[in-house]
Amino acid sequence: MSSPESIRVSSSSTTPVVTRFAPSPTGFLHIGGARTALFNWAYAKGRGGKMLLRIEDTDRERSTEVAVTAILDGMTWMGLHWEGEAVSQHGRADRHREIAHELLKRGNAYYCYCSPGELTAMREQAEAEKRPIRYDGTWRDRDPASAPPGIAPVIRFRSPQTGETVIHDNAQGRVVIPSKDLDDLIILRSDGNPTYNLSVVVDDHDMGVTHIIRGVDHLTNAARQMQIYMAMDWLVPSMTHVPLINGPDGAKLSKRHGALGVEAYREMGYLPVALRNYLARLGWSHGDDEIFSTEQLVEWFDLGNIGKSASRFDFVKLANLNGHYIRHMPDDELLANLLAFLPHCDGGPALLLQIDDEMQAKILKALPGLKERAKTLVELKTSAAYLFAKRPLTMNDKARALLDDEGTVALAGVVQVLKSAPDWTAAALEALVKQHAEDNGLKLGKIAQPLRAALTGTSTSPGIFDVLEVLGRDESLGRLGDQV
RNA sequence: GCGCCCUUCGUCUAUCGGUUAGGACGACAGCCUUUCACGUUGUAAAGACGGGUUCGACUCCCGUAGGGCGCACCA
Repeated sequence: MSSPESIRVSSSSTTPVVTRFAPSPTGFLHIGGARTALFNWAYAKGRGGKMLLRIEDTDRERSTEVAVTAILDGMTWMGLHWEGEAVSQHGRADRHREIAHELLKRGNAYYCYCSPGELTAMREQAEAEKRPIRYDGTWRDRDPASAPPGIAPVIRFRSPQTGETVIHDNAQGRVVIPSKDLDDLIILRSDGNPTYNLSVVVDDHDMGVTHIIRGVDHLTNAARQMQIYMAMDWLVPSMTHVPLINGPDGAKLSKRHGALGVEAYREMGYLPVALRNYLARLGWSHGDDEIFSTEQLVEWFDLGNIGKSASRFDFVKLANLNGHYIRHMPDDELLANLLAFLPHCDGGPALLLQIDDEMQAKILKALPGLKERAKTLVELKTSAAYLFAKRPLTMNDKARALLDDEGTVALAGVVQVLKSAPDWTAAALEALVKQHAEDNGLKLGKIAQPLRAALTGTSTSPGIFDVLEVLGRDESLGRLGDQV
């Protein structure tokens, strides 16, 4: 509709960056939304700006308070902080109405008296004739005086009919939408409530948003919204439409794959820092960098490096990253994460009850061995089970097999040696047991495995000497005695 | 149906006309080793297809195929 030069585009060089995350509260914070929020947050934070949060709750039928809470909780857990209070879009309806009428006054909008039934008929006919489905402009230039009585009109935006709207998108490049493909959208419903495209423009303008970063599913909306900005003679924010995230099979995310709320990822034992790292690398990159801190993300993140094509969600890679962060996290910090995680997982709350100061110290001591083997907090919790086990331990199948005749004999032999250990530390115990193995011509494995079985009830665990030390002399000897 | 967009190893991606097309996850193999892991070394693995433009195309243009998104008094 106008050449790029005539469009007033917000310039980030002079104004401080203001981004916003604007979810509609019709469900939880899903993974795509989480990434959008992450991008908005990282971009603002990296430019000394701020990210605002706006709840797009103009659809009163589908918006719920539960969803609002879930989204806020999800963002908090992700570590994405927004500036100030979350804005309720619905609460700003008066202002939206005001602008709708201003548009009317400016001649950029008009009353339309078509009933929903007529509109549906219009759509069906267009479909049957294989024509584009669009409002035909019946009331665009018609005298409102000829309006049928008793019909509450809607207000439609008077969209340009010729030319094109050009979106200069940071991710998508130059996108041209012909005006003929955009019909006159409803901006105010017959019940007097504003619709999305109007509300978004008014809110983004009023909130001083300089950069809009959202999913590509809004790309066409961007063109309509630009037309409203221009009709109001407002500055158009910088636009960035990021590609969508698909399921592992390439199809749209469904409940079967990852269309879960971030709280589900929390329950699966993923760390926020790992999720941030993973999500950042989905559709965005910084050379060959794969693992980077959130601080680095903030420093590096830029709109120009965002890709154009949709990406698939890969749980395996997320797990790898999560394992990396678990391994490299300081033990006390990891313990804090584990304790914070327990209330959110299966069997966690019950376990939490068993954790007193003494048990905490024990877990902390076992953590170096445990964290090498866990990709999620769930696995970490599971692998720590031997610490909580009550005597006599229940053996799993593999542990039972290890404690056959041969195993039990080996066990009895080493128990004698252990009983005489002067010093109950992993290093001392290891020297002792290795000497014992050598003396008896046994491979270490022949002794270590039965020990592991008797001590943990399983066939896999951290290094066996660490297990002995963590469990302590009395508990270790007790568990061993139960099996010989 | 109409419009807009996308297409590099299985996956996430680097490359911004000249590279042996790089990295990561995963896979496979070796090493390490008391189990499982970690770690480490190495191997296999990609420009959807067809035309152009160019001295030279993954990179630019056109077409084909496949995929995504949008087309509500939803957001």
